[in-house]
Amino acid sequence: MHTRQQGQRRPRADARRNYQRLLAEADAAFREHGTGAPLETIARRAGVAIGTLYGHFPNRRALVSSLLGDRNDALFSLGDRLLTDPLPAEALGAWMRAAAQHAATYRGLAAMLGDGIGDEASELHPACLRMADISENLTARARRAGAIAPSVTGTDVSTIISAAAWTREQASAGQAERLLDLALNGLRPTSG
Amino acid sequence: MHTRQQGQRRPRADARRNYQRLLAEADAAFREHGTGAPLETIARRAGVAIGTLYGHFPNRRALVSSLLGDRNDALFSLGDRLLTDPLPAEALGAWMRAAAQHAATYRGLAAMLGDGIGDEASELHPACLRMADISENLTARARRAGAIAPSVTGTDVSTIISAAAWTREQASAGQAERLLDLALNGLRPTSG
DNA sequence: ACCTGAACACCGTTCAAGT
DNA sequence: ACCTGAACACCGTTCAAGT
Repeated sequence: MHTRQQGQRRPRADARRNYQRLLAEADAAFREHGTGAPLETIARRAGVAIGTLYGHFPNRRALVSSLLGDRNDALFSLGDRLLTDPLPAEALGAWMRAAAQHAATYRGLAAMLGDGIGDEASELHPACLRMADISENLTARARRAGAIAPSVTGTDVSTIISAAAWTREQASAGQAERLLDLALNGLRPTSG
Repeated sequence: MHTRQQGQRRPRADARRNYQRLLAEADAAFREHGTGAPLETIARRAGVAIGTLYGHFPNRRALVSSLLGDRNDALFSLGDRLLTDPLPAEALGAWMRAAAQHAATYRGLAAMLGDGIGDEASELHPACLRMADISENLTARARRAGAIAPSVTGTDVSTIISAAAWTREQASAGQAERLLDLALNGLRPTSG
């Protein structure tokens, strides 16, 4: 849960309400039209002027990032739990499925997260790093256990996750599953 | 090569020149800024008014489609040749690499081609169908030869091509190669 | 037959003025 | 401290008027 940090005063009641309404409308709009949905519409549906939206969220990425907050926490704690899973190969597979589904929450999100890895100024950057870190750790463990080929890197796993997320947005969840299954199969040792 | 069909008269000299200039500037702009590059800029650089661009190409897809013309022909003829290649597995791999590279000619093209498959009204639809058809045939041949698992479909192969193309645009050619290698490895028989 | 470019629609973003 | 909404910038697309 995202609680307020010390030293920050409680915002005015109307500001808090507007913030929550904006998040709710943004979630609905992004779900329906992708992360490129018009911000003007979101503001209007939330009952505020466009300037109020910009007052709370300096840009589209900040809005997406706030929306992903709790969802990120859940994903990361799943990742941490999987790191102690007794079956490294299965843990890696479960992580890749969960991360791909997460990165496909909204149409357009996979591309935004892909950009966020290389852009330190992006509001999405920290979450991208965290995902990459978990991928790296789970990959290293599976590699040590001999469950995947020695040549497989954490970057390879991150690439597969992003590609599967994009496939999910672009084509279907079924095709994303197929891509994941085939790639997971391809990660295994023996002439990998 | 795209020659004029019978019954169509030769266009006016200035129209032909404008058409060629627009294609050249569009290619440069799409290479640099992706398929979303401003059409106004393309028209200005070609030395014509925006209306002239729309006179030649009713929309962005038509422009992209014309740009891909010769490139498509080369890809399809490669596909036809590979269908008689003595090594079905290698032929499939070569096709997937070539198709993925083609679909990543411009940033944003992978998504446009992905949309083009399901949209009969798209100017890109015929080329998408042709690519899917070649994928299907090469997959069937590799399957008959026992080079890939019996469960692998032409759609799976198309999905991998699209995902690799997007990875190439989004991340790097190297990561796209990795995705292709891993997926190709995953296509092979034995618990596939 | 083809070209021009003003006109309109739409969206992102800022900021002076209000409360 | 926060909100409003006019203002500006930018781009896609159309079409009446020109040659």
